[in-house]
Amino acid sequence: MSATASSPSALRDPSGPFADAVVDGLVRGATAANLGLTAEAALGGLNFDGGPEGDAAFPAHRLAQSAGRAPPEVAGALAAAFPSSPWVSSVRAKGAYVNFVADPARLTEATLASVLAFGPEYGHGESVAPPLCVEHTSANPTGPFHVGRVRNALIGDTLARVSRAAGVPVTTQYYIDDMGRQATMITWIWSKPREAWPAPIRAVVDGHETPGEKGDLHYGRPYPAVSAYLKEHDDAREEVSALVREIESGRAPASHRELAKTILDGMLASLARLGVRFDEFAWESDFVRDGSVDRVLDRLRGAPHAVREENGAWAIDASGYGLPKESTHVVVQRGDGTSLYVTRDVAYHLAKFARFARLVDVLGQDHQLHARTLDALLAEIGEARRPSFVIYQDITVPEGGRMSTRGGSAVWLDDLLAEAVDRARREVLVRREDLAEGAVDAIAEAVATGAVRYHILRVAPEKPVVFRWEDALSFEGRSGPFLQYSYARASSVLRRGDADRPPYPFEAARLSDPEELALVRLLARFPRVVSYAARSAHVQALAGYAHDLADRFNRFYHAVPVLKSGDERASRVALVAAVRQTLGNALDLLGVPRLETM
RNA sequence: GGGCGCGUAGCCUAGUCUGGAUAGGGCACCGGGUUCCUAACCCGGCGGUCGAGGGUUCAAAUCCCUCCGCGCCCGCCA
Repeated sequence: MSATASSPSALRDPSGPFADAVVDGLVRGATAANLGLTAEAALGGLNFDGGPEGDAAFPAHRLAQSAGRAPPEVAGALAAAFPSSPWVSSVRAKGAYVNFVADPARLTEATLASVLAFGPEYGHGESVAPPLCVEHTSANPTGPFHVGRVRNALIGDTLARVSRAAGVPVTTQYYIDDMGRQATMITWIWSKPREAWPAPIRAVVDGHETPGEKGDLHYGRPYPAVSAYLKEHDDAREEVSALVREIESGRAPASHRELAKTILDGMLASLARLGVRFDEFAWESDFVRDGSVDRVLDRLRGAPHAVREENGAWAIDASGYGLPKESTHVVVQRGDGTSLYVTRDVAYHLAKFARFARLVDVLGQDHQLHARTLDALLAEIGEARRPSFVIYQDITVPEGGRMSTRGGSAVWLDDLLAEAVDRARREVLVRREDLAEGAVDAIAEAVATGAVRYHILRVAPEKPVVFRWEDALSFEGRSGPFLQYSYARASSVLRRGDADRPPYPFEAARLSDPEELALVRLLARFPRVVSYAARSAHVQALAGYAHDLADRFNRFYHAVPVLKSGDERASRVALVAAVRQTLGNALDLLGVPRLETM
C-alpha cells in the first residue's frame, strides 16, 4: 500500500500530511547528505503499514547500494539529515532502516476531525473516474442459488460498493440468459401437462412440493432431473433443440419469459436478504430481438479469420490470440443458423461499452476460457476495448468436488440462511431476555446474513473454499457477528453517555494511552484501505481491516474506561464515536448489517 | 496432453501484484479474567522447513525455472 502524498485534501486522508512530510523530509535530507533520492523513489520505498518501530519505515539498502556505502550508515545519515517537521515526532535509524513516528497529537487531531466531519463519507474518495459497469451473478434462471453461486454475487456486490466509495460511478448488471438450453429446459418441462412428464422427472417433484413455496424452488425443482433425462433420450433432446430454435427466432411461448422471471424473482429475493441488489438487468433475448446479435454475426463472418464450415456453420480461427491450442477454433454460428452463447455475449459487451468506459465481469473459474474467447472475438471484430475479469474459485464440498445442483452436493443459500437465523436466534435469546420477539428476529436475521457475507468475503477470490457448516455459521473470532458485536458495543457506550452526542468535542492531547493511539492509527488508515480495495479488487482487504479495527477497539474497551473516566471522558467518547463511524462505514462496504444492539 | 488458478502451524486464513527488519489473524487445545461502559469479549500459553528443489538478489512467502499435489476448463452447451 502506498502513501497518498498527492492526496487532494488533508481532511479526506488524515494521514496524508504525515506521509507528505516524510517523503519531503527524506528527499531534502538525502540531498543535504549528498544522496540522490527522488520523491517517487522515496514514496516507492516507504512502507506505511505501521511496523513495531513506527508509522513509516524506509529501507536504505537501495540508496546505500547506489551510493556505494553501507546501509546502516546511510540510514543513519538520512535520519540525521531529516529536517524537523511538526508532523513527524521521531526519526530514528535502526539497522538499515529509518523509522518515522507521526506526531500523536496532530495525527489524533486530524483523524478524529476527519472521521467526525465526513461521517458516513469518511474513507470515501472523490475521484473523477469514468463510469464503470460491474456485471456479476448472472446465474441461469433455472432454480435456487446454492452457496457456490453466491460467492459471485458477494464479490460483485462488494466490489461495486467499494468502487462507489472510491468515487467511481458504478452500475451493476445481471445478465439473464433466457436463450440457451438451460432456460429452455425449464420451459420445455413446464409446458407439458404433469401427466405427460417422464416418470423419473415426476418422481423428483411429486410429493416434494409444499404450498406457497418460492418460485425458484418450485419451478427449478425438476431441472436436475430434466438435465439427466435429456442425456439419455435423443427424442426429448431434439424437442428441446427445436424449442431453442423457436425461441431464438422470436417465437418463444409466452410462458418462457414468465417462467424465467418467476424463478429469477425467487433467486433475487434470497440475494436481497444478503443486501445484494442490481441496478439493471440485461436479457439475453433482447440482444437477439433487437438485431445486435445479427450485426455481430455479420461482423464476425466478415472478419479476417472467419471460416465457413461444410454444414454452413461459421467459426473464427483464433489461433493468433493466445488461446490454448485446442481452443482456437471458435464456432460463432451453428449450422442451423442460430447463435452461440459467446456470440451473444459479444453483442452484450458491445452494448455495455456503448454506455460505460470500463467493464468488470465477475466470473467463476469455469468461465476463464470463455472470458479469453470473448476477448479474442472482440479483437477479431476490431473492438479495441476489453472488459476486465475478476475470476473466483469454486466453493467445493468436503467430500471433494464442486458444489453442484446436478450432483446433489449443493447447499442451498436459503437453507444456509435458515440454519444461520435459527442459530443466531438461540444465541440472542440466551443473552437478551429483555427483547421483544420482533427485535430478536431482526437481530437474528442481521447476524445470520452478516455471518454468511463475511465468511465468504474474508477469503481472496482466487482461493478455493471448502464449504463447512460449522465454519459458515461461526459467530466468533474473525466473523461478521464479531464486527457487529463491536459496533453494537461502541453504540452502547455512546447511548449510555446520555449527554454525549455530536459534535463530540475532544482534546487530542488527552488521548495518549497506547491503546488509544493504536486505534487512531488504524482509523487514519481507512481511506487508503478503501482506495486499495477498489483499485485492486481485493475486497478481502476490507474484511481484514474491519476485523483489525474491531479487535483493536475491544482491546481498548477492556483496557481504558470511557464513561467512568475523568477529564479524558469527552475525548474518549469522541474516539468511540469515531470508531463506531469508521467500523460502520466498513460494515456498509462489506454489506454486513450494522446492529445498534445485540 | 495443453491452458488457468491454488498449496502458509491439527484446521481456516492475511500478506504475493509493487522483494526489505523476529510471516499477521482466527478456530481448536491449555491457563486466567464478569460486584466495572454488552464475556458473540479480553489477557497469557501452545503451535510455522510459507508444497519440494534450484536460480536471481545485499535481501525471497513474494520474482524466474523445474517438479509434486489439488481444482477448473479444453462442446455447433451455457
